Amino acid sequence: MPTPDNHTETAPACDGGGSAACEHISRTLARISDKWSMLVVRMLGRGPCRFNALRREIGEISQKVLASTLRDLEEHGFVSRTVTPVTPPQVEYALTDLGREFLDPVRTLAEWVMANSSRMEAARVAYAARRAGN
Amino acid sequence: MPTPDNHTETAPACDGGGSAACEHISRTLARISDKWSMLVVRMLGRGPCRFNALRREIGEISQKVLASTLRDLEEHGFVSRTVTPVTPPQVEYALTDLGREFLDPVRTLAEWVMANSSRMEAARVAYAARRAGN
DNA sequence: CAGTATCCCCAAAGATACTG
DNA sequence: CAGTATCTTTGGGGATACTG
Repeated sequence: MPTPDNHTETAPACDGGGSAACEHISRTLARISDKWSMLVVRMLGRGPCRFNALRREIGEISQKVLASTLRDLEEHGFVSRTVTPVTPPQVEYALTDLGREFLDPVRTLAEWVMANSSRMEAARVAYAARRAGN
Repeated sequence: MPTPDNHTETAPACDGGGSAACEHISRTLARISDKWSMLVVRMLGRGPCRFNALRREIGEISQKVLASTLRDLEEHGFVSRTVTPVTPPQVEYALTDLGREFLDPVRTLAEWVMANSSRMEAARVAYAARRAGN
């Protein structure tokens, strides 16, 4: 990152925020748009779930990656982790209020994507044709 | 990708879509949440811009990465590329209608992020404390 | 000016093994 | 069960050089 923290900027909001905001938003988007987070949040949206249950439902994720995905989501306050000290250990993951509220704007975006997927697909096809043609 | 395409699913929409939709949305989010796309879209939101002007404004991006970022955005129909065959060559990039409309839901999400950044920061601090304490 | 072509590097994904 | 530790692999980001 270069000269970041452009906090003094006036933030024209022509795009959803100033450049500092832009970085912040980009980071938040990155958090949910990595390979697994959406899927995990989706599973947890159905209700609390334990580590291996989650892993089984997702199917092909490695322990390491699921663990780090959950850690990231927990760090950002979207997911809670509750340990019940029994044997064998039991750990329940669930969406927090913040995580659940976060689903609102995500749903808005999701709806836009679904509504406009044909336009995006058309653009993709047109682009491919343009490339092939050239 | 493993056994994906759970197309037969009933899509409870508890999270913004079914699992096929989830993949689709995740991919779209990924497109704008990579290291540079938001910044590029932000610049173009202010008006059309040429390659090197864009590069200068962003500052520390490499040619290769800016080119591929623009190609991706063009492929997805968010950005248009207009070549004026003069010497030296002149290429103008601009947001398409689709790109501009896309900013709406993104702005919604951006506003949520800004409104809740303190909660997220608090979660981050609490998480760090928990880790340090343990 | 606006790129493509090449090579390098590193962070993150993945596989595997081990532990409280 | 729920992870961490370790090793390997991969591909995106970056620097540099070249071209229409």
